[in-house]
Amino acid sequence: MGPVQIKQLIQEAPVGESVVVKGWVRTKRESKNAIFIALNDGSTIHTIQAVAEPGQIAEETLRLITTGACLKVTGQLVESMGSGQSVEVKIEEVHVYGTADPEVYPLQPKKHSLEFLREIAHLRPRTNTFSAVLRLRHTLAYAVHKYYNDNGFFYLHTPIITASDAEGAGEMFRVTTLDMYNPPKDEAGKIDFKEDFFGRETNLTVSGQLEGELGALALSKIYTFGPTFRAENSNTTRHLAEFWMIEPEMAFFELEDNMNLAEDFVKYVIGYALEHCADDLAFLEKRQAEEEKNKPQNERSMPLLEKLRFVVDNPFERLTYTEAIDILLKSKAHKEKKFQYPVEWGIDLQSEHERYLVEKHFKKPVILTNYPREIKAFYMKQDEESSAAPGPTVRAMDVLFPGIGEIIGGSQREDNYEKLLQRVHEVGIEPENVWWYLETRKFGSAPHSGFGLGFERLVLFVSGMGNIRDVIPFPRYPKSAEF
RNA sequence: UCCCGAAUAGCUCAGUCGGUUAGAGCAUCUGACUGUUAAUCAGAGGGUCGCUGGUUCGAGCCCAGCUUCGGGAGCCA
Repeated sequence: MGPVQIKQLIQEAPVGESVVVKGWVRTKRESKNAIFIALNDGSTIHTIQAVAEPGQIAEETLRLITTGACLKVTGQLVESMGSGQSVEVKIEEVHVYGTADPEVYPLQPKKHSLEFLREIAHLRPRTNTFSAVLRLRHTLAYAVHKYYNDNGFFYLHTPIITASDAEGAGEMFRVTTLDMYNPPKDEAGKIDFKEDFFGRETNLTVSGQLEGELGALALSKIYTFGPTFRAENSNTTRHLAEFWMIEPEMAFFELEDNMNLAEDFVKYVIGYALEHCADDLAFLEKRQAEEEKNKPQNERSMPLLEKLRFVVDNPFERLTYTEAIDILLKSKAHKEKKFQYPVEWGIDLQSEHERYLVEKHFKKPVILTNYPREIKAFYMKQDEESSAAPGPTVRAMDVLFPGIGEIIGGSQREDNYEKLLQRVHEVGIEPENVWWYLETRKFGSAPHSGFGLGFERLVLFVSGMGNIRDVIPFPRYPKSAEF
């Protein structure tokens, strides 16, 4: 199908055959007896070398072959006389599809900063780093679908436009067709959303979970994998305004089953990437080491592949929120007052606390469970009174990763109608807005669980990149929606 | 949104105490050399010092505001 890709050409290496290669020039080197062109088509991190004899390519064509130009090269695949590659294309004919004037083409054969590349997001997929990240991102996405498909889950498409703000997961982007300069008003002088497209206020989704539960309470095991939007003014290396989230939801799963699934799932997709993205991961490992070579020894991260294998090979540490607070209270950091935020039962754990547990104390991924009810969402299943915890708790679980923080947040869901309704009232949600959600607890309710995994945070972790804006092709964040 | 820092050549950065014509490396161009590997060597071109205002005889440098970027925090996935 279509022209042969460079990845395939290098793998199969059909020496002696006539081949056609299409790709973008990474570098061109001229010497007395030969002209070398390194071509890349994005199918692999590797380039294929095309070689011509001097004079063989017309002078006016040769001038157009510069870094970034797009070429079609026809020739014979031969064993290379040089040492850097095993095969190369002996050029018979070159056609220039598109030129790239080196005076103005921003990508030149030199190191560019990630910040600069972010400003030219339309061209950065042509760099080694970004093409590697994008291939890895694809592979992880594919592994997600494969994992769930192979395990009896159904891919459920939950709505992107939603009228519910039930979860309270954050500020939302409004969706409207009203004239912003002259909106219709009701008798009280307020904007009359009855005139709007859907006849009510609508927003972009902050989570597919509530609809996901509806699916799970019919198909038993579903997952969603789609775009999610948060209008929070978050300016960090871990947040985006538009990101992709994976949300499995399972009937007849209790908290323990939920944890088992989360751990098995994450390990599977990372293992899949290790197996299928070896070249790109090796490159990304080198990139990270290069970037961190000026850092002091103790601040450098573990080599990427070692880190990933460690995660795949070792069980995650599981403990309750109450036990975690205990560890924090007994820690040297707490006793020496190194924590900026004080520790006591009932607080929402801060980044510094999570980091301490994951990076200092356990040195591995951690699953925290049974959080205080007051700091978690209304839909989480309430625990029976427990003597171990000083207050009411819910069957929540957060998976914490080194360097990333919370990569997964989930829970067993409250399946008791009365208890759920009570929580709805307590947190100030209008029951009529979520009547459909509540009805699932009225008709054939079942124990069920689920979680959400931020896809970009996963890609961030597996790629070893430092900023979430560099693991999505066209990032959206405050003050930035170009491209 | 809060705290800290930054903005100087296409890119990465230096620029002393406020003082005459603002520098380097890489990239680009020209030449030399070479089965080369982000080749090497020599030379050349390339600047609205983020924007607006202020202080001063004089501002890349000091002050204020704004913009954008980076790091950390919060919100979270």
